[in-house]
Amino acid sequence: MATTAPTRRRYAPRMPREERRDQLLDATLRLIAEHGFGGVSMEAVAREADIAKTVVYDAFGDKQGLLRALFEREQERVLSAIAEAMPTLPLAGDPAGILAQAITKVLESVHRYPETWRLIVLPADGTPPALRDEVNRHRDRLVRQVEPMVEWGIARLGLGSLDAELGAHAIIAGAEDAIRLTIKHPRRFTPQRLAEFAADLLAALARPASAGD
Amino acid sequence: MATTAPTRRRYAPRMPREERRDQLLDATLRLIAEHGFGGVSMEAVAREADIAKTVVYDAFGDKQGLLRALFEREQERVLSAIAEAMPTLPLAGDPAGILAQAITKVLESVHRYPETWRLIVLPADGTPPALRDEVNRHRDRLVRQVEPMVEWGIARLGLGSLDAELGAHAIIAGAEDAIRLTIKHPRRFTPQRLAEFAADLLAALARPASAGD
Amino acid sequence: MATTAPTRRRYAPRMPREERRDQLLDATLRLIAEHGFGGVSMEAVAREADIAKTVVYDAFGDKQGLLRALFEREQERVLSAIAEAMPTLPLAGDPAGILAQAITKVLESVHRYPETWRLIVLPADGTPPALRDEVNRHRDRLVRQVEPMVEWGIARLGLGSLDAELGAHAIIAGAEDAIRLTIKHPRRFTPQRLAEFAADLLAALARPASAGD
Amino acid sequence: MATTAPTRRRYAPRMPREERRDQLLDATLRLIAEHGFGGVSMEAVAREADIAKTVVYDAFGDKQGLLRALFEREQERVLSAIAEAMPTLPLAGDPAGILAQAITKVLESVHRYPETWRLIVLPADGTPPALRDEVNRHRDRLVRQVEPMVEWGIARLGLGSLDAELGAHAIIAGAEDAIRLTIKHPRRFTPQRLAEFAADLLAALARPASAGD
DNA sequence: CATGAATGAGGTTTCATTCAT
DNA sequence: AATGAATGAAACCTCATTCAT
Repeated sequence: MATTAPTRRRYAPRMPREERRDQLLDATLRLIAEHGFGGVSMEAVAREADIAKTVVYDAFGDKQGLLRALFEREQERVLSAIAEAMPTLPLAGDPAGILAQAITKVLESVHRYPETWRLIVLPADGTPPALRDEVNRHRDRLVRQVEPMVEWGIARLGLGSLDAELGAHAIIAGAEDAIRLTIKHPRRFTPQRLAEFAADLLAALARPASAGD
Repeated sequence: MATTAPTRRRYAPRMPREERRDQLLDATLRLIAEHGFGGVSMEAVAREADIAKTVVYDAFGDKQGLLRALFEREQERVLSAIAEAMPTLPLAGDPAGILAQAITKVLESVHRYPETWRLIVLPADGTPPALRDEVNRHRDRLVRQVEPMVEWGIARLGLGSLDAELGAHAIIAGAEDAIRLTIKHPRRFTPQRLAEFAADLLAALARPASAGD
Repeated sequence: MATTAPTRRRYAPRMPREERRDQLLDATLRLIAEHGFGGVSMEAVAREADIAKTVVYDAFGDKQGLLRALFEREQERVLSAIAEAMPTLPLAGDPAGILAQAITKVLESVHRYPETWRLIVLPADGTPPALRDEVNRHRDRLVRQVEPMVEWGIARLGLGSLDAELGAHAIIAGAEDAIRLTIKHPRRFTPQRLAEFAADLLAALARPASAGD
Repeated sequence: MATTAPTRRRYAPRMPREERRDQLLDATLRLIAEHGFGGVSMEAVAREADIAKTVVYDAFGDKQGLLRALFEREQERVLSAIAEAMPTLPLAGDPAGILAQAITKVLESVHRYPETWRLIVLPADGTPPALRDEVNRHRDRLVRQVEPMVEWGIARLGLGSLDAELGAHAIIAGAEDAIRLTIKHPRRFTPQRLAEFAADLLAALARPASAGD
C-alpha cells in the first residue's frame, strides 16, 4: 500500500480564471524550456500544474488557444522591450553609441526573461504555422523599421555605397545571435561585452575622411 | 491498365540496402520540404516511396535512425561545401576578398540544394534533441575554426581592439542569415549581392592608418 | 453598456423552482429543434438559458432527469391533444366523419406545436432507452384504445372479415405519417387535405350492401 | 495472479481486409441492435470484435467511414429486396393481389434480416446527418416511384377522387409499420397476415360499380 | 438559489513499432 | 528483402457530474 503514488489530493486549490491562466502559461513555458516544443501537450501541461486536464481546456479552449495565449503574453514582453530599446527619432549623434544602447537594453531584458526570449527568438517547428508566421511577420516589420535608421547611419558614417537593406538584415541577425548567446552563456556573453563589440564595429566603420564631422 | 480498386502493387523492386536507404532519405527530405517536420512519419515515408512500412524499419531500425541517417547525409553535403569554401591556410591577401569568396561558394551550394541547407540551418524542433545538439556542435566547431581567421583579419585590417570571438560569432550569424535569405528569396538576395555586401563591409572596416601596408 | 471581455452576467434572476424548470425545458426543446438530439448537453442547456450549469442539476438531478422531465411535459401536451381528439364514446354516426374530425384536431395541434410533436413522434436514438420505451408504451396503449373503435367501424361499414388489430395499427401508422408530413411540409400537407384523404378512404370502404343501414 | 482478466491473447487471428471489414460491420450492427446508435463507438466495435482499435481504423478510416460502409452494405440488401418486390410494369390484374405480393416479399426479407431492416427503417439520430439524409432521399424516391402505381390502382378500383400522392405516402407508411411490427413481433405479425390485411383492405375499396370486371 | 472551478471517464484519432508470411 | 495485419501508447477533446462558496 504505497503512499506515494496513489495519494492524489482530491481537489486542487481553487483559483480565479486569470490566475489559473497565468499559472498554466508558466507551466507551459517551463515545459518548452525543458523538453522543447514537442514536450507541450495538454496532458503534460495539466500534469506539470498538477491539475485535471479539463481545467486547461476550460482556460484556453484548445491547444491552439493555449499556444496562442502563450505567444501573445510573451510576445508582448518582447515587443515592449524592443520598443523601449529603439532609439528615439529623429536620430542624432553617434551611431555606435545609439546601437550600443539599444543592444544593451534588449539584452538586459533577455537576461531577465530568458525563456520568454527563447520562445520568440528560437521559433521551433511544431509551432502551429500561424504562430510561426506571426513571429516572422513581426521580425520582417522590425527589419523594415530598422532600415531607415541604417540608412541614416550609413550616411552619417560616410559609407555611401553600402546596401542598406542588407545592413538592416545584418543588424537584426547580429542582434538575434547576441540574444542567443545571452540565453546560452549569460556569464560569458554579457550585455556589456556584446554592446561594446557592436560599438567598436561601428566605430571602426566610420570614415575618418570628413575629419571635422 | 490499372483497374480501380483491387490493383495493388505486387512487389516493389528489390534493391540493395544502400540504394534503398538513399531512396528513402530522398523521400524523407521531400516530405520535410513539403509538409514540414511534422509531416514525417514512418507511414508517410513508406507511402512516399511506395513501399511497405517495414522496409523502412529494416533499413533504418527506427525513426531516430532514419532521421539520424538523413542528418548525417545532408550534414555531409553541408560540411563539404563549407570545407571547400574555407580559405586555404595560411591566409594571405585581402580579407574582404577572402570573405566574399567564401560566402559566394557557400551560397552557391545553398542555391543548388536549398532543402539540404534548410534542414541543417533551420533545425526544427520535433527533431530528436540529439540531432539538434549535433548540429549545434558542428556550428560551435565552425565558430572556433573561424576565430583565428578573424584574428588574422583584425590584425590585417588594423582593428587591434576588436573582440575576435564575437567577430567569429558575428560572421557565422551573418552567414546564416544570408543562407536563410537565399533560401527564402533566392531571386532577391543573390550570392553576388550578399557577398558584395560582406566585402564592402570589410573594406569599410579597413584602417587606412598603416598607409603603406 | 457592456464592455467587451470581463463583463459577466452577475447573477441570473432568481426564480422559483417550477418556473426555472419550465424555462430550462424550453431551452432544451429549442436545442433539440436546432441541433438535433446530439446538441443537448447540460452545458449547452445552461448556456442557452444563460445560467450556471449547476442550476440545471439542481432543477433536474441529472441528464436523465432533464430529458425525462422534458418528455413528460411534452408528452402531456400530446396526450391531452389526443384525448381531446378522441371521439366520444359510445361511437355513433359516420366513421369517415369521426376519423376526419379526430385527425383534424390532432394535426391542428401539430401545426401549433411542431417541436413538441417532433420530439414524441420522431423519437431519436441518443434518447435514453427508458424514455424511448415510454413513448412506445404510450403508443401501444393508444393502439389498443383505438382497436375497439376500429372494430365498431368495421362493423359499421360492413367489412366483417377485416383484421381489427391491424386496422388499428394502420390507422395509427397513417396518423403518424400525417403528423410527420405536417411537420416537414406544413404548407403542402394541410390538416384539411390529410383529413379529407382519410375520410375519402373510409367512405370508399363502406359496403353499400346493407343499403338500409 | 488471476488468469481471467489479464490473460489477453497477444495477437488476434490475421484476416484479409475484406473479411475483417465484414466481421466489423457485423459487430457494429450487433452493437446498434443491442445498445442503440449511441452504443456505437470505434472503441466498442473493437471491443466487440476483441481486437485493437487501430484495426478498425485501418479497415474504415474513421467513424464516418465505418458507418457509411455499414449503411452501404445494409442499404444494398434493402434496396435489392425492394427492387425485387416491386411489381413488374406495366401493371395489370388485381391491385390487391399485386400489393399483397409485394408486401409479402418485402416482409420475408425483413424476417430473414431484421437487424438490417431495423437499421434502415428506424433511422436514428446520432447518425451522421449525411447518412440520415440519404435514407430519406431513398424513401422519398420510393414514394414518388409508387405514386403512379397508386394512380393506376385508384383508376382500376374506380376511386377517381382519391388523392394519389397521399395514397402513395399511406402505402409506404403502412409498409413501414408492417416492417416494424415484423421486427418487433415476428411471431404475431407474420408476412401472411399483414399481406392479407392489405389485400382485404384493397378488395374492400373496390367499387363494385363496373360489375362485370 | 446561484456561481465558478474542479474531477474523471470515455471517445476519436495518429503514430511508432512488431508479428507472421 | 518484401508484404499486410496486428498492437499499444499517447494525444486531443467533450461531457456528465461534484465541490466550495
